[in-house]
Amino acid sequence: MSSAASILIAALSAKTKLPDEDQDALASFPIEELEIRRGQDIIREGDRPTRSMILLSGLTCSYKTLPNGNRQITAFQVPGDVPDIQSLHLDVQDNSILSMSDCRVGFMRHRDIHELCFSRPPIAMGFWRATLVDTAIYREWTTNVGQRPAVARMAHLFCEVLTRLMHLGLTKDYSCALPVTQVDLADALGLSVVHVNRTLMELRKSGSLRFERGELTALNWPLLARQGQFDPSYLHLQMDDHAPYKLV
Amino acid sequence: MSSAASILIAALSAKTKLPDEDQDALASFPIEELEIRRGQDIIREGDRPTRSMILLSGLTCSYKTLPNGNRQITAFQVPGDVPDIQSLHLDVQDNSILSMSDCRVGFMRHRDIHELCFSRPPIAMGFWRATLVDTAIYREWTTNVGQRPAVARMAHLFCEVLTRLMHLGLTKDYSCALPVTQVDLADALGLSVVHVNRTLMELRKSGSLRFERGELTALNWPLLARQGQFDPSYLHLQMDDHAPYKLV
DNA sequence: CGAATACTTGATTACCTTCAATACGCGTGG
DNA sequence: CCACGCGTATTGAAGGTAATCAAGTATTCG
Repeated sequence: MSSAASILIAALSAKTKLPDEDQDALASFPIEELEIRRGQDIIREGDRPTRSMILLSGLTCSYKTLPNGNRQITAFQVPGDVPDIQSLHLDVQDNSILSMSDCRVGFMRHRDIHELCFSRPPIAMGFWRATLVDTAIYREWTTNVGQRPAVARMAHLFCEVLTRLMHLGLTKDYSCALPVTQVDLADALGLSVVHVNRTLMELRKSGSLRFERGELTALNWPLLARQGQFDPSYLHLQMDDHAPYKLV
Repeated sequence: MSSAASILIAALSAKTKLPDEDQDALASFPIEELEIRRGQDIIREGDRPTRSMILLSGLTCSYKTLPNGNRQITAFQVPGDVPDIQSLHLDVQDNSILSMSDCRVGFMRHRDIHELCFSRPPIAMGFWRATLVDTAIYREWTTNVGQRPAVARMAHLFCEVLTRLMHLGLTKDYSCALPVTQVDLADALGLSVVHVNRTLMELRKSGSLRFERGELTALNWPLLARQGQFDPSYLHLQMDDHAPYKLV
């Protein structure tokens, strides 16, 4: 089985293990794999895609651009995420997807996904569930940007990314790759670059984290979580790991 | 057919008309209807619901509460919306639903929805599509709160609500019921009440709207849309109304 | 090694918050 | 009927967080 297929299966099995026959169907599901370099718009606002992508490795973000040129990053994607699954149902793309690092992505034709979902309800439910988790994350982002002051806001974002990557086995000692610039952080947090810089310094000074050259380390996780008022329940991660899934 | 059923059918038919047999299945779908008074928490963060609700009439909002007591309203719901459909897939509720007016709501058992979705893929796809539209709205909210100054932010919110209600035929001459206090607006926009008050006055003075006693009127829609940088495409409304749907 | 990109720092400004006080509307009960 | 309480709206003043403007330093990379 291709690694793309196993990542897809894992992503759709989050809650309950898929029946074997559905896993088999996914194992032979046509996915076109592609390497994408850092800094590429994989999908653009206004597009009318005929395929959806699944992130296989690396980091991407989705963002919206305002008339005045401002940019809001609305989410980060980690391996297993299907950031533009919406295009399966909604004709024109309302946001763009950008690679923050060199990435491996898989493309799945809408026609194929449609067929699969109609013939295999558990798979449709799996996709649907995944989008509902995304929605929960969006709610938290709105809350984060709307209610928390800069320090807490940034700490919260770091906690989220670290937790999601940890769940995938992509961290080591509370440390993970986070190839984003301070400009990116500013656009994700709704702050200016200058203020992001000062906020970062404050967090560093507090001893809760290290962040340099695209590497994030939580030096004091409890402190960082407190600073960000971080409660991971909105991520709806399954801790009972019936099928412990580590990405290759 | 009950009015609840027809609202549900309309909500799931947004993109493509459902096959007759699926409509029939929905027509006889068990929905328990309930009247709910203004200011009630219909669902609470932390709940583990066994049913999902569909709003039949009135206005509700979903919100999250922070440890310090702050509240962020993350969305408003209009008739036809199913704000806690996520509970079908995610065990514990990560947000609360509050009635902003007297409401009529319908409750659908998860078990029934599950069964329906497994036996009738087009219905599952309809539900799924609806959640993807919600997600698109969340993205826009994050952007709104993260990037736009107070005046634009508020104007944008008003445009969204007015547009959604207009699409349901619940407006008259650019005017609609919007039974929210300035405190509610503050919590939705991530602003203080005082500043909401001043921002409102500014909008009023500009002549773009009237807002009093829970009634919103766009006196100058083009101006209001400009003030809010409002582009309705993220709402993914179908304008081609194959089945023009007005709620009773 | 030079240009571009990313980061850092200082000074000034402004948007928005907080605190405080007043006014208004409405339902309840004396 | 009026007093009272409570939620809502309004206004003034002061303060703070974060934006903007500006300049300089590191880093990366071709």
